[in-house]
Amino acid sequence: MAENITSRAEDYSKWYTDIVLNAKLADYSPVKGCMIIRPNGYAIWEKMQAALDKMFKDTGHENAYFPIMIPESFMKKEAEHVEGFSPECAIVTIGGGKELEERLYLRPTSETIIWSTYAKWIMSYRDLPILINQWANIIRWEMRTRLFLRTTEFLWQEGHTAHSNAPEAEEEVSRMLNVYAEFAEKFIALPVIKGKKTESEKFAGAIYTVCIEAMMQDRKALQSGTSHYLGQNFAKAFDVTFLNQSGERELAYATSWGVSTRLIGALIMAHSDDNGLVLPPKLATVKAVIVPIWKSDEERNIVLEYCKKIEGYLKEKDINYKLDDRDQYKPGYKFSDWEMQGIPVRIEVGPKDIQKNAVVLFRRDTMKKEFGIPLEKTGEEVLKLLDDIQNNLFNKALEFRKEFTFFVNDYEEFKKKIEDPGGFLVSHWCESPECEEKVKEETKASIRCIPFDEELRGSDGKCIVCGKPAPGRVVFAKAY
RNA sequence: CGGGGUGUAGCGCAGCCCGGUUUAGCGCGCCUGCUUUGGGAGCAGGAGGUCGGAGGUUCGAAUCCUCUCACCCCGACCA
Repeated sequence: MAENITSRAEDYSKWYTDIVLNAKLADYSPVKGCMIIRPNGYAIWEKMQAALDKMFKDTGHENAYFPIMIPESFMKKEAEHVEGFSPECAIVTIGGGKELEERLYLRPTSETIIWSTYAKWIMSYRDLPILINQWANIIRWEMRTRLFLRTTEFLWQEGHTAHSNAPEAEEEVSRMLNVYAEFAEKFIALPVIKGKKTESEKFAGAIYTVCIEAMMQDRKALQSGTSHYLGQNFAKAFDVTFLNQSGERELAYATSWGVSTRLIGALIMAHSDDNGLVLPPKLATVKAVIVPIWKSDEERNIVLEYCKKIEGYLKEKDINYKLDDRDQYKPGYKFSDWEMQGIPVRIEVGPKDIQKNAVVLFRRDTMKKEFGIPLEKTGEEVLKLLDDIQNNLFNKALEFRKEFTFFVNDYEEFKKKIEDPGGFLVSHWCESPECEEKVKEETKASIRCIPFDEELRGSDGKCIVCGKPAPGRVVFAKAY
């Protein structure tokens, strides 16, 4: 058991923080609520960026960059938007030692600055669609912050598209939600539930919001990505009009969608254990670490020489690895060190293995060792393991979610279940804000989404709260 | 903003209640050397703090008083 990490059973919240700090993913900054993303953490983000960026490009999007400072007047143009975001904005009031004529908001999201720009770019239906994404940092002055899950400044990507008609825009909204779901499941090995947000949970300024929701190991929900249909709200606010084929002036239709470094938090909470971080191989920069074992200097030379062969087989398969030849640590120390950092596979090699012309493979997810792997098969066996780990993590997370997803029809049972064992409670809801609010107040569970999945949604029934007719089930859970 | 907690060496802490034998101590880490190395090594030597900040009480303050700052955890708000 790792000495520096609080167990999940003892204190889940502390466990999470311990993982982040001990795996060297992030550190606290001098400014409250901000975080320093360390190389280990940033490497995960770079992997996520690379995979997502490719998916965005494959769906026809281009990257651009808009400024971090937004004139106050822009922020105030869309009523719901201002109301939603104003309380959590940081505002620049002084520049060059002088009070500014107009205050500048540090972006909490970029709809306003982008749509004010689109007004200049969009004249004709021929200018549409515009499919732009940007990788950026965002400032939201949150009351309570947690490393990766909710920080004052965070990194994300935000897609902002403009379309000539509603169906096309709505198609974009669901296309990008699917991209997020695919990314979560394939790369983070995180099963997600796709669905629509309720009115009270939707994005400020949107017609509707769709999202992906995932279950963490403490059975709480984490919203992992959102895609918004903004209709003509922002086009109206920023006067973005175009002439359609019939020569009529029309307002453009908008979408926006984003995922953030919060996904790193999701990755941690979904897979890691009491020994430290567990990285899904597809998001691990270093896939394998070689730990050589020796007694004498003579042995050291022999083992390190043997390691070169191993390295050859890894390079052959294009596996990024690290050789831990540090002299000041014993093997045991190195084992736990790399386990803490979540490296998927460890290759152990000492005199005994060399005698057999073999290596020992260790997999991080199950903590199991396999002895006597023939040296020349190292590359292919590691590849196989990486694949297996990736699949295993996904399946484990999926089974866990199934185990703690309950179809509940009785409010008393609901109240009991949400406390113990917790999880996703799938129940009928009459769609009234009152019932939604009541559940929130009485149980602290919120409606995570109205699921698209038919098995979850089911058919009509009676609202779990008021008993009135309900069109289908929704997913309730306590959330981050 | 409400509740709780903490600021003493790079990290984790003790000392504070009952001011003075403390030149402020312990563990981890760090440096040097030797022995070690298949699950977080051992011994020896060494470097490193003025006790969050300001003011006050006192012959004397890490310790008592006042003010202040910061951070962490739990809630209300949120990706």
